[in-house]
Amino acid sequence: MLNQQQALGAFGALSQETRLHIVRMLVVAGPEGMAAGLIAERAGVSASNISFHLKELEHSGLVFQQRESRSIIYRANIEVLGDLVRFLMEDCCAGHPEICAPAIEVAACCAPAAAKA
Amino acid sequence: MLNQQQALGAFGALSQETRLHIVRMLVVAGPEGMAAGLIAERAGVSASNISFHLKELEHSGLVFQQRESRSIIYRANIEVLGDLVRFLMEDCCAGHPEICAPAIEVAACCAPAAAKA
DNA sequence: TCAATATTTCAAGGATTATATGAATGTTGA
DNA sequence: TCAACATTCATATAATCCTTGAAATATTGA
Repeated sequence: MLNQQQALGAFGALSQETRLHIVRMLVVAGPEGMAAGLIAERAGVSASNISFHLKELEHSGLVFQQRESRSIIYRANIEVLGDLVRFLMEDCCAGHPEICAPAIEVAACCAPAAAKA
Repeated sequence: MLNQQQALGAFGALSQETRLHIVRMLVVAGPEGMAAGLIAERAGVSASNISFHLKELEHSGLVFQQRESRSIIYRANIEVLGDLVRFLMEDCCAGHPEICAPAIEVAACCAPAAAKA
């Protein structure tokens, strides 16, 4: 679980164009992740700049890295992303979740299984 | 749906202690909402300061207001909160949602119905 | 209409924070 | 040892962001 300081850090990290773009790319990339160089290329920024932003994201827990040969692969931390959303939405609607229907679809974005069920 | 600029604004709004606190309180309050004065009292800040932060949140679309007699009632905009999460998580895991299991539980925070189903 | 309640607006001060750049450095593998 | 891939660091720029208090606005009841 996330405490308030961590949530504030995470939201702050997501409030910057390049970083939001990175996280969204890594969410799509999934477990394969992306090398720092590829991220920089796709984001259209310099190597040192992407490194700066990746460090910010890593510091906030939203992504993590792993060296693979010459490249450093970055991946989105799905657990933390989920925790962040829960931190924001917990105990919503004072125990009357039916009211939160619009938010329930949240899961549908990446969970056809849940949507079908 | 949300565009990138709106998402950046929303995440920025959420990256401040008082504002994050406000949104979380309003999520719990649900459709009843809370009067500005009560929000200020609970957050422990001045009237003019809460007004400043409420305006920021309203500007970002995360909350909306409605006058009710002498009070101005604020409510969380659940649709926008859902859109924000979808903006972040869409197309996750490159079409292999089973990998995103930890994020799927996101819905469970306020949707027993969805969790059961 | 006057006073009380509830909230917003405005001006101003103060502190610091965030981002981009380029050169230098570190690590890995051929 | 060289080339590829990334990070670190110093520097410069620019830009907010938040808080406060006084005054203004809107609503209601006496």
